[in-house]
Amino acid sequence: MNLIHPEKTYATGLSRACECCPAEGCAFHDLQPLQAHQHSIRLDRGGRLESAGSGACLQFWVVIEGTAATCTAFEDGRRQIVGLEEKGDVICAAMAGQGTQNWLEALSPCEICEIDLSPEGARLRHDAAFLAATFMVAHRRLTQAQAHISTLGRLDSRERVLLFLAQMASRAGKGLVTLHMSREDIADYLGLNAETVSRILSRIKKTGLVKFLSPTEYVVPDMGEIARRLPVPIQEAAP
Amino acid sequence: MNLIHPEKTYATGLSRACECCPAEGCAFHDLQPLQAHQHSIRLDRGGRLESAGSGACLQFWVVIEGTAATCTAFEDGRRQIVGLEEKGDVICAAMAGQGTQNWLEALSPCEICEIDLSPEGARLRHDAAFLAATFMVAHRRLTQAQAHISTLGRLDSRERVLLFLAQMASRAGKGLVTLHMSREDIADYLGLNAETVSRILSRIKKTGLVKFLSPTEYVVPDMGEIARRLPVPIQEAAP
DNA sequence: CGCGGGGTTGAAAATGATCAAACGGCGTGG
DNA sequence: CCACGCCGTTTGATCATTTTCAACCCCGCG
Repeated sequence: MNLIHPEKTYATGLSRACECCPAEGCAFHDLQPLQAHQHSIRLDRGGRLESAGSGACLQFWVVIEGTAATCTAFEDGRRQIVGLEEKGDVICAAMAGQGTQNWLEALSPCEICEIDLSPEGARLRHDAAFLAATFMVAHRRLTQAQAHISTLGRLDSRERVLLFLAQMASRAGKGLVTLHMSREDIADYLGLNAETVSRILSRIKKTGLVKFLSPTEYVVPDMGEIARRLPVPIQEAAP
Repeated sequence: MNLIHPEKTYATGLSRACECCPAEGCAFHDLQPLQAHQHSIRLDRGGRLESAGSGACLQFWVVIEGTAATCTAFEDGRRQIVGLEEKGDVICAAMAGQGTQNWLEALSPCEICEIDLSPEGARLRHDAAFLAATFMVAHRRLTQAQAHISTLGRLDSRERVLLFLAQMASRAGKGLVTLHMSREDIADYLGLNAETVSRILSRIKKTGLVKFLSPTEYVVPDMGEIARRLPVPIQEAAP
């Protein structure tokens, strides 16, 4: 597991103003003129964003490029990745908060669009379109979080890794999937440890369900074959 | 684990109209005249509500009395309790859906207030107060779900059970806590099995951290002592 | 009184974590 | 250009935890 050490220094973002987030999936894309409140942030692997969050949930991060993760850590350093974030995903910056540490972390070099709408707060509280959009963001994340709870609670390690590979493949869209994250990241996402993940990947490799071209690239010859070995649908991305 | 058998019959709710949900915590309490769309449902232990959910999230259940659970099940019958619901909790009926089975289940005899706002859908889509209220419901659940993910992913069985006992105590408010659920329900909530839960409860009993008066009643002499043994805050119910 | 549904406990088996060693790619510096 | 060292990965051996299977207890109820 990736133990978090408070004394370790984390890369800080380098900012520049951006016109408008080019991500297709962005929930705010069609919304009001938000440009004034946006700016782009670049993060190297390991770089973090923490929310100054007031709790009102008026600050957002949109992943433009790269793979990031919403993380939590316990006092003793255990890390859990709560959600994986890729191009187009919107993160409400005022997350779980409250004691447990919480942040967005780049698993690969990332470009993030930060939108801070606090100044517009008073107006937006009465803006139905904005509220509907943020509701959909939260609702979608909730759906995913609940599925993840089932995964962590009731699937064994083989099933978790298989589901993970299938979901990443289905999300990638194309045949060749590239994982922009380490074994440890996968482990922290699946509630396992890095060695276990590696071991199970080897086992899966042998079955031929997944063909690895390199440690981070693979192809799924037959998605149905994987689906048949899982007790859950490989549900993904119904916006 | 509680295996779900499709052929088993489940208690169906008995309905009667109700004036207005008396739950204090109800997010819709101060809202518009919803009475027309409410009705009360009684469920015996094991009784279920399934959503006809369109996905628009206009149907809600509010727990008036008793302990219920939002559940999912896999094809092979494994059950996971995604959230525990008690007096005042609001469940958006159009939940995870999508393949995996999903329902609200009474763990003890329950009274549930069902609110179906589909007929008002067109109006409510532009009602800022309503949207803000539903957003808060979803946001709050999301926060809890993320904490639960960390619990399932990174706490061992002793920690999970201890956290569970502490949270139930903190939620109960008073000194004597009564669990309105079986060991198996606890197990399905914590991603363990019933025997493990029982074993660990026995171990905790011996430490004196928790005093059991009966299998379902206990007292926490010193909450701080439990908190000190957990790597996470016993966060609870900050509306 | 017997039955059945929790609950508890024990022994054995399976699963996953931990510790340790070795490998491979890659960037840096000699 | 090569050697070195670092980091992430893989694999093995061992250990700890959790599950499984089974027996038994307690209690309420027909």
